[in-house]
Amino acid sequence: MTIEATSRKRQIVTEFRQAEILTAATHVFGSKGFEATRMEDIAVAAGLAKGTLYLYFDSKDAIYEATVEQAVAELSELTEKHLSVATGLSGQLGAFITVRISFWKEKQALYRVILSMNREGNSGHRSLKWQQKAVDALSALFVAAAQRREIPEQDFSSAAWAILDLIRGVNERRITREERTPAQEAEFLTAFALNALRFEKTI
Amino acid sequence: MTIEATSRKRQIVTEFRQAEILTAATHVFGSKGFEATRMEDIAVAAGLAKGTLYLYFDSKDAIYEATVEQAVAELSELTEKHLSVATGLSGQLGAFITVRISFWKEKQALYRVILSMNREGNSGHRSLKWQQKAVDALSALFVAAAQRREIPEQDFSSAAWAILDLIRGVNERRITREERTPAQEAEFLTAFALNALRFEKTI
Amino acid sequence: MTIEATSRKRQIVTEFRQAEILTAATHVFGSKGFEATRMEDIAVAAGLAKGTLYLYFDSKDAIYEATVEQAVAELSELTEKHLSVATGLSGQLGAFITVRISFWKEKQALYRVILSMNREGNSGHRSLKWQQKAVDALSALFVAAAQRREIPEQDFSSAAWAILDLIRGVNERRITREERTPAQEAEFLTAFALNALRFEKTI
Amino acid sequence: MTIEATSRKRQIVTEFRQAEILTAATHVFGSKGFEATRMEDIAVAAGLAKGTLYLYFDSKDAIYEATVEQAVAELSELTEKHLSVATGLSGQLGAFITVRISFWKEKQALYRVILSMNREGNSGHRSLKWQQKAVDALSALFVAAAQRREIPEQDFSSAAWAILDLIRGVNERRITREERTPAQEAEFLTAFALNALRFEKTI
DNA sequence: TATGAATGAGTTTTCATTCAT
DNA sequence: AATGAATGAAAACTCATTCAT
Repeated sequence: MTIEATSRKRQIVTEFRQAEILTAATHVFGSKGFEATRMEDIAVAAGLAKGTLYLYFDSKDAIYEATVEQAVAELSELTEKHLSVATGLSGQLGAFITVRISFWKEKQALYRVILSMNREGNSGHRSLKWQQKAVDALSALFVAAAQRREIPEQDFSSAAWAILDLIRGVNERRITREERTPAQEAEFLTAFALNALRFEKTI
Repeated sequence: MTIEATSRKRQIVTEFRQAEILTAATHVFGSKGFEATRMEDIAVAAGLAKGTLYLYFDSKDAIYEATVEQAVAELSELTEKHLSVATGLSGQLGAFITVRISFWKEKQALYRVILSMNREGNSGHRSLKWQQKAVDALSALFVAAAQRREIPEQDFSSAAWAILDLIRGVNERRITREERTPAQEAEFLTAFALNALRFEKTI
Repeated sequence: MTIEATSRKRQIVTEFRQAEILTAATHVFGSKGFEATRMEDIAVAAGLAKGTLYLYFDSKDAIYEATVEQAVAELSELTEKHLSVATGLSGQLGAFITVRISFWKEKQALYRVILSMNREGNSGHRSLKWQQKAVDALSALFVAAAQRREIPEQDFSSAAWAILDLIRGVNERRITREERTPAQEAEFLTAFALNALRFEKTI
Repeated sequence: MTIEATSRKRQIVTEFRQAEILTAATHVFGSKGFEATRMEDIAVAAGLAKGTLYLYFDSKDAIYEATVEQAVAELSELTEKHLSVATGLSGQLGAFITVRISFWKEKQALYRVILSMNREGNSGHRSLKWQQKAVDALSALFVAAAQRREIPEQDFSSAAWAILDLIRGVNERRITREERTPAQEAEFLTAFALNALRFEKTI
């Protein structure tokens, strides 16, 4: 085997191990929170020894960061996929919301990791950053819809943030009490948001 | 001085110290979160020695609980006061939202304490509980408005939660970037919410 | 009032307070041991404030020492009184043992203070010192008895220590289980010791 | 190496470390007492870091309990061994006493650990319990001797306790002043005790 | 003189990280 | 590469002692 092939193989093994660790970490962080999670917990969940974690990540913090990053990336990809097959503001907004609610249903642990990202004074700083991508995507939908005269011109950025807030709230409550199906939640939210978007603001 | 007077005085001093400690704790918890906050931090912020904290509270947890309780109580009281002088759904919803945005502007630290209540796997269990009060208050406003034919019958509870989510989102973003005045934020949110409420849900 | 009279009065008050504190301390040390006893406990038992203790004693250690000293003094005085009215080795040894068993029955707390004197590596050092007085007293009895031909010449010092050990053991067991009266215990022990003393040592 | 072999090896290493810690703890507890002993002290004495102790024992209390248990077990075993080769009351009582005095000579620290067992209001409760075994053993010797007519019938239990008290006293004094050899002490004590046992009680 | 609030050194225990095997 | 025993820096909490009132 050539040197490059060996090195390539090693890289693949490394990435595989990292992914395994992240999967384990996602569950542990998700169920216990960052502070309460012990390296030992992650190691056991990953079927490795404590020390081995340090061969693949520099620190507990690094694992945490990677865990969040992975969660965010997964969601982005999924969103893009679903949006590409939806048409009309109603359809696209519905898809956007549905993806986010269904995704969390399957990955509550991951969701809680992201929620807990606000830990330590850093608060929303990083959190805001990754949400900005979603806001931009939503805003783009709105602009297109406005051009199609589906909704009036308005402060699309604020509206986008507002919709993300609505989704987050629904997801959070679903963690402890799950009264409706994701579809029902998505339907309510889509209607609520569409109404708010469709009409000229008047108080 | 009589015995009662002495004991009364002592009680007042105790309450004063407790309040001082809570104020300090609110800022520290608010900026660092529960786990990252050290008793020493609170003591320094309160201008006291570590050991003194234990004369007024049993544990770090006890201080935290009291801090949250105080924040919640303060907000409840303020809300009630403002709602009592507002009329019409528009006015009342506006008052509700305005209070919550203005309050947080002045008490960001306190707000973050409440947000961080989700700490450790408990996952918002308690958080949801105290928000229920706000949901009930909002729902009552909606029911009255529906009787006055200002808005159609709908799922008021979900709508109330949705509005709380919107407020929370705005407040959270205000922590790191403050682009508009509380009045502007409140105005946007009130209009957004009113539109969503006013019209029959249709997709 | 003259200055001396005032000062004399003050001294009496001081001694009275010290005695009060020692009485309280005896009970607390006796029931909780040295380490587990808090200055606050002693203060409460004495009906004083914590800080006041320091007006009469330099430290917790000082209170402890004084407590032990008082206990020892009380026992010495009582022993002397009873020995003065007993005659013959049998009577005197009986009196010596009886005093020690009865005394402890009434002052278990104090007894446990003395027992716990061994605390910290100092171990028996101080303990041995105050017991030496008792050994000397017993040895004197033995010498006199030997001169009266009641018992043979032997190692009186060792015998005296042995008898103190026997008394201590009985008293210790009486703390947790009290199966016989002090008189019964004293009778057994006196007979046991007399037999041991009366006969020529032979193995 | 097979898995079982590895696990077996690990167990041995663990037991070795535990023994090392107990040895260190025995000396520290023996010379400073329970309360005054710091985990740091034990760690240093064992040539380990503080944290390492917690890999082998759950708490300071757990170490203490194990230390006492070990001391008691060691003494029991030794006593049994020596008694099995002695004959006659004189020989057996002599062996019993000699073992206890020689043992302590070599293991003063351990002895003081057992003595300190009375710590904290527990007041010898546990202490009495383990001594009961020794009392039973002695009583059995006495019963056999009485059947052989070596000594008269009497309260063997009380006599056994008395002899244990005598041994303890001698050992205690040997800690601070060592005037005679263990053999001399044992000889005196055996004779003293035999005399006391041999003759009908009369005052 | 008496008080008790305030202090902070000292204690046990936890756990991220290192490193010899 | 993998391990897990060892480490030691924190952290929460206690309590003898001080000192302003």
